[in-house]
Amino acid sequence: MAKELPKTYDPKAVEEKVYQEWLDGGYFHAEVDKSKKPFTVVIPPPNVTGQLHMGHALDETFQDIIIRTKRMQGYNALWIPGTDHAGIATQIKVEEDMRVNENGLTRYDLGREKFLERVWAWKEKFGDRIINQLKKIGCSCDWNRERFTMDDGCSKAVREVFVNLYNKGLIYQGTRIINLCPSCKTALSDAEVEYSEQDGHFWHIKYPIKDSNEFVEIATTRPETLLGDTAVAVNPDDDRYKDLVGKMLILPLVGREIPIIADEYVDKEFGTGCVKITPAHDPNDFEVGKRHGLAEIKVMNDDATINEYGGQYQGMDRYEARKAMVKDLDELGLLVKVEDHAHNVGGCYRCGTTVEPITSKQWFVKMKPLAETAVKAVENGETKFIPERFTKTYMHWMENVHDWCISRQLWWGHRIPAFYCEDCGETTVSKEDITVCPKCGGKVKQDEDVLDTWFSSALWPFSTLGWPDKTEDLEHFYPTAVLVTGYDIIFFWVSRMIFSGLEHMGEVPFKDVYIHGLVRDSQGRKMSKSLGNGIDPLEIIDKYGADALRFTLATGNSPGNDMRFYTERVEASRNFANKIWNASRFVLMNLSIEKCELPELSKLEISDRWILSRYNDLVKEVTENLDKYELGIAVSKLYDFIWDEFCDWYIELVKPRFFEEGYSNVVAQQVLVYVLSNTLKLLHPFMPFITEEIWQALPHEGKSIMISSFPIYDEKFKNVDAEHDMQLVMDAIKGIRNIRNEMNVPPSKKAAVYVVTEQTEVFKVGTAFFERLASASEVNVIADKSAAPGNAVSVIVPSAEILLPLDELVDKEKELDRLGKEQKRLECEIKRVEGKLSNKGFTEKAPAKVVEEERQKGEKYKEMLAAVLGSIEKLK
RNA sequence: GGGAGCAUAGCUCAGCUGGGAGAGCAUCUGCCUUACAAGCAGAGGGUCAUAGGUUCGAGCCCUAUUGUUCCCACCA
Repeated sequence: MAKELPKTYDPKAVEEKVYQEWLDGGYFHAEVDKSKKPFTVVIPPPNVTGQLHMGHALDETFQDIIIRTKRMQGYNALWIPGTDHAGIATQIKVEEDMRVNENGLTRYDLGREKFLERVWAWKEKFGDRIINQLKKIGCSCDWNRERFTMDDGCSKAVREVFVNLYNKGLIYQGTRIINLCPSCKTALSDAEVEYSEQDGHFWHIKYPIKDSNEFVEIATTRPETLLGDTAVAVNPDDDRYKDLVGKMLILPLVGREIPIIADEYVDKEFGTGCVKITPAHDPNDFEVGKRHGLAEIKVMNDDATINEYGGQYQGMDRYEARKAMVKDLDELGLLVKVEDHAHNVGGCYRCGTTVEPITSKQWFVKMKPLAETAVKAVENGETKFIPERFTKTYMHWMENVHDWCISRQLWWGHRIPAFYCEDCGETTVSKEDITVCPKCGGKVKQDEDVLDTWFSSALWPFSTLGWPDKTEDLEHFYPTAVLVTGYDIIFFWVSRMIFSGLEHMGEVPFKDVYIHGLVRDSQGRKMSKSLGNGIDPLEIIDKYGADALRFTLATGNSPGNDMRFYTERVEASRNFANKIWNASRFVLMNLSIEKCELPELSKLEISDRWILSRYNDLVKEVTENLDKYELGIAVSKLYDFIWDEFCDWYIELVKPRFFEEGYSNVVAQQVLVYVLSNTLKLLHPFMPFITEEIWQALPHEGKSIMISSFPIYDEKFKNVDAEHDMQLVMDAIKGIRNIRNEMNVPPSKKAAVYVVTEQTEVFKVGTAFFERLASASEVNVIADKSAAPGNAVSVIVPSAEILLPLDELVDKEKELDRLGKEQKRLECEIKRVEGKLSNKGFTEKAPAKVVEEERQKGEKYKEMLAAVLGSIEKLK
């Protein structure tokens, strides 16, 4: 077996096979098991027509690390996968596809029903793509439970929620200012508008005062909305305009008479102090209009062209109209000036088109009561954000949230279950489709609109478990344990899940929210299609393997912070995988044992006791880090242990035994296998494929590492003495290597080593180590320095002085110089320690342990200094 | 206008409850040593943004400043 392992790890030969074995074994599947504690994670459902990008890879990797750990720790671990129908995004995509590939065919040409057939066909075609990509990165989701936000169950949940909220008065229909995307031709919620600063203009326009030659001057950034003006407002305390309040103005270009009103909303200091009021096209003006009973004149259609209220401008696009109107105003002498003005402009989060605030009849969720309970739940700690600072972000949003516009003028989505009677005009909201008005028996027509995509995503943590039915799954697996997602969708999704869970389940949907940052490119820019700087995770997997990708994403990452991604990091990860692979090859090479078990502890050598103690520490630390979601710290500890301690030290320490006894040393084999296979278990959540492949090759019990039990800290392995003694030996070896390197002694030139020490028994145990690891030809551990050769290089290490008789290489001057430096360094250290110890504040207030440690350091340095001085003396 | 993050080695970043500054990559030196050259053994490199403060002790806590990134907000 062992000999068959190739010299470099080939992920391609392993990943697909291993994943299939997991699937065949059914290890991802979780049935309700009441004997175990549930641990549930729901995947943030990717867009059904989307492709896996690096952000998904990061998100999914974290979830998989968590769920795999919990599964191994004996929880009833369930990870529910699925996809989101992504209303606008998907519809746009299909429409675009038709436009490009079918001669500009539009959805209107097809009609609603036929168009939806197209979208479903599209969904069938591409829906599996992202799921297969998730499998490639190793996700251990329960694929039997894959869900879709528009499947029957989720749709049922959506209707149930809509009707419940409607009956409670928490969903209502009303005409209010909403954000219209003229390109997507739909209303958007506030959260779906992204503001960006753009260079615009301030147009100063004169509005003539009726029956006078005077004017008032207003300034606007959107002159085209003038068509819908129904007043001009000034501040009631503004002395400049006090006398004008109540007078009428003649609206330029339109000729309509509009009043000058006084309203606190106007800032005296800003602009001219006069504000045109367009209640139908500005949220503030809308409020002002309500206060003053002004008419709302909507001057635009749903595609932002000017409508019949726009007079001669009817039919023009809003920007065309703007141009034309500015020109006309100028010709009339009413345009005072045009200033440059940078201001925030809202854009559609899907297509980027500048949104148009406009009054429209839409469906809304009344947020206040829902937000109040959602705030309380987080305040009480029922749901915790990691890192904590996002609590504030969430709270601020919840406390200031406006009603949520949930209707969308799209076809792809959950159709709003409201039915309008053509006879009596009554609105009926119903869980079931109806054709007849329950009031008058007249014919009803269903609302044409669909719901915001996020309306169904908000229900995801319980709709996926069977709600509104009272299922066993729901009973057992809800609430979920942790939600893993990026900070960019806290408002869209996290907060809405929280109030939805509380409202419909009476309980928060998840206990923890683990928030991670964005994956950026090597220059720190957001990865985006338009920049073309995105790195395809699948290409990375293809080139370096899924484990390397996962390791890269987990390493050096702390909660909530963005990370940069570049291939050098993946190479380092790939190298690590290769390192593990080769260490395993060494272990497997001449393996004769057939069971993974340790000998009696008394049979262990010092290096065995050392590595077991270090391994045991690792178990404790990694477990603690994982519990605290410190995935980056956990994984770097694993890296250090495996590379430095296990590979660079322990394997090398074992070799003398193998070489002398022809690999038959059973104790060494047992320790190697034990530490390796248990370390693989610790690493498995991070690098599932390679750990499985190697674990299978090692002596093991059970069918798969992924369902084996996670290592547990065991006090019996803790061995302070072994750690201490081995440290002395390793320091000595490092000291010798160091000096040999400094003196350019090639490894091929072996030299005798004299270890002068009081702790002869400790160093005697390390004799073989010196030979192999420090190029020693012979090792003499002696207590009496006089027994050592005179002309030698000396290395002072803790608890020992090491003499290397390298006669021909010894340059007395250089040697004195080197020792002098060492003397100075030690004197410095001693001074520092003594300074500390003579400080009463320190000795009295610092913990006893810290003081004692300092004292010991002092002793050690003094001892070393004495040795250095002795050597100097001798040289002279 | 509010709020948050970040500022640590040439680069990218860790540093968990305050107890002598770390990793990867890059650079330099020497090694194909029977697991691994995707490797091994060494080396150099940091006033932890600045200024104060708390403390016996600060990269870490507090205050202010500078630079930078992001989020939120209806100033026309």
